[in-house]
Amino acid sequence: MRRRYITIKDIAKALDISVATVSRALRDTYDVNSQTRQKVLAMANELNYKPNFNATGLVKRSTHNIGVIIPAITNYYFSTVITGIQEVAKDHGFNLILFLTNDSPEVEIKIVEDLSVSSLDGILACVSAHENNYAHFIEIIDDGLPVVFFDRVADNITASKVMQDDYNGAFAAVQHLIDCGYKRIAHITGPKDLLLTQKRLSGYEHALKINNLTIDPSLIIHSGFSQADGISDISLLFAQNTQAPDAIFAVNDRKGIGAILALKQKNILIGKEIGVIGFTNDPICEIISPTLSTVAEPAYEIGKTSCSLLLKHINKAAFAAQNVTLSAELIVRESTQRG
Amino acid sequence: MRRRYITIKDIAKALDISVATVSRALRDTYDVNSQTRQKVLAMANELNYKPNFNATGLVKRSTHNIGVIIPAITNYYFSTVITGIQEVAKDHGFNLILFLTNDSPEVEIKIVEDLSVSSLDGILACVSAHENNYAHFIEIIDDGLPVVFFDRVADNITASKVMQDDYNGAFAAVQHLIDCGYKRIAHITGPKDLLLTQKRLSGYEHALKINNLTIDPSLIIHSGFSQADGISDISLLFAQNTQAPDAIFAVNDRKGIGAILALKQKNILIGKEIGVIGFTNDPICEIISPTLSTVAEPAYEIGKTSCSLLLKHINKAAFAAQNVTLSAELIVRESTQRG
DNA sequence: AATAGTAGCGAGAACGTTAACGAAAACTAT
DNA sequence: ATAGTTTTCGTTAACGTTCTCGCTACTATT
Repeated sequence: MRRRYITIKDIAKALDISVATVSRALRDTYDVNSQTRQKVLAMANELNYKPNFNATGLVKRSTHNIGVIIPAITNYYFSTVITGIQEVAKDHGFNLILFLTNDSPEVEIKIVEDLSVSSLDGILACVSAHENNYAHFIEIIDDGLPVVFFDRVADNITASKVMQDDYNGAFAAVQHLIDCGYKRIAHITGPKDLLLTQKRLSGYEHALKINNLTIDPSLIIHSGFSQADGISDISLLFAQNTQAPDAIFAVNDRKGIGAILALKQKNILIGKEIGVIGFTNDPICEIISPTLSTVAEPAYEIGKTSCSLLLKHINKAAFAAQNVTLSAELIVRESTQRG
Repeated sequence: MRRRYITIKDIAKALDISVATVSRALRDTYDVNSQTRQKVLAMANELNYKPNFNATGLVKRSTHNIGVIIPAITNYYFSTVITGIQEVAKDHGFNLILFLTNDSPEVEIKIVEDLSVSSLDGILACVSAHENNYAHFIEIIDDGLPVVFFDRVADNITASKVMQDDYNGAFAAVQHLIDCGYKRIAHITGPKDLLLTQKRLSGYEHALKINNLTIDPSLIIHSGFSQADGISDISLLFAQNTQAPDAIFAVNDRKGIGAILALKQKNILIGKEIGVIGFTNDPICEIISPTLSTVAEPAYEIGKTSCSLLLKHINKAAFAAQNVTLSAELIVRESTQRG
């Protein structure tokens, strides 16, 4: 059986004072004589006292836990975001409780509905594609639980959102392809109902328009976010087009990698015959050959700002929802070099 | 301000019965009439009642949280292990609280010492290299908190441990290199005081011995686990050896990748001139060119069994510490092909 | 008919902490 | 010396559960 932990009662008894005084001394606020505070602190240290979060949580109606709901952590972007989140959470004495949806809307809904909301002070969420059915989130938000969305956000929920600059990032990527001389540029992207997808798509379309290139719907493929999706998108693209594309803008690096792998299989020279650019700046971009041009997302920063934003919501109930966009930067590598 | 949550008092009041009965009905145990239980359940559902974990945790002296202490999550192995952990934790109604040590002993010690042990039912840990100074863990174990170590474990702590079969995996890797005709095999590995390092090293040494190859200490390099460490290990290896190695056994794939990158830089033909093999089976093995031979670790399984083991400790105080070794499998790819 | 047993429920304490209130002690100003 | 302030502390009631008793009203047994 677990040993009983030291409580403030033990400290109080040892010092022959009341628990209230101990509590006050420990919290270093309120009116308490500095000498007695010293004694309390010393005794707490001696007994190796650790506060009981269940008890404080009960009375203060707050735990120091924030929930992170995320599709997966086995990829660079998500794990880096979480690292950023963890960094600021730790600095403020908050714990991270991890929930993995496995990119399944059903799992996500179940997680959110089963959530024992009373054990969380707030939530950081990166949603799965749902065809705009986010009732489960709206419910907990209405309950008053602070929620901040990041990366994949739903466009019809009023809550704080943190995203990279998807529109301008996509625009820069496509403009770069055009500058390199590519003309028939395909876009392999994610589910339609995510804001991220929409913004990158509109960045893509705008870049084409401004350069007087036509937007060909048969060059736009919506599917999932995985490397395998990238591979199958390429098959589709070459199957359904009489005139093959000469460049691929992938919604993320994993799909870009998939595209490169598929194109290599077809013995198409990447760079020279077909340009490929991704989005994220996964370290794998520098390992694959040819190295993959991309748009760097500030994943770590996104994690940090999402968490700080959430903490503001937690601390001030009236803190207004806020949209933050972090800039993304074009990184040119071999996969878009003609030479 | 947060809306007040529904409690069992509300259910009791609505049904005009006592809280004790509601509590019993909800827990579906104890003596309670099946009709009143139905009524309670119906009302709980109607009011959307969610139990308050702080309250139950207080009285039962247990939260449903397990802590995961891990160096980082931005790599395939760790994130996959966590995915496995999360899977079984979720199935048993446990939450995961994530702590990242950033591979720093100081950070790890601080995390463990600051741990509000009362808010955790158990801990899953993958330690940093410490030169056998694990007092911080020993203390919480002595306090009665169940701890299960995985992957990187300390050899002088008595607690349950879950590892891949490092010895046989390493042996298989080196035997494979020898079978391919490589003769001067270097080993670039991790910190000396980790059991993992020691076991892989002894697998390496044993394979050499059995094949009548001499163990050359100048071919064994201890450093960190990162890709950058792999790169610098190669420089070291070529700088300090008059007779260069003709094969590299890397303690993990990231160092293997680093080695490949460094060797490519030197224009040394991988496979033909020098064989390279890693350990992990990171998906990146199939993306890099040449593809990297490796020993596949059952990362997901390690996560799952670690967590199940921890749950057994949590549920039965007297459950004896146990060592579990999961087998690892040789995977041959291009980086060890002579042809 | 008397007793024992059992099913079903309620009262109240406990878990460890904080917060509202108030009281004693010490100090200040008159 | 007296009244008024502060400073410092203790009492007590919460927070939402569970758990130990014990009570009532049946049913079964003799």
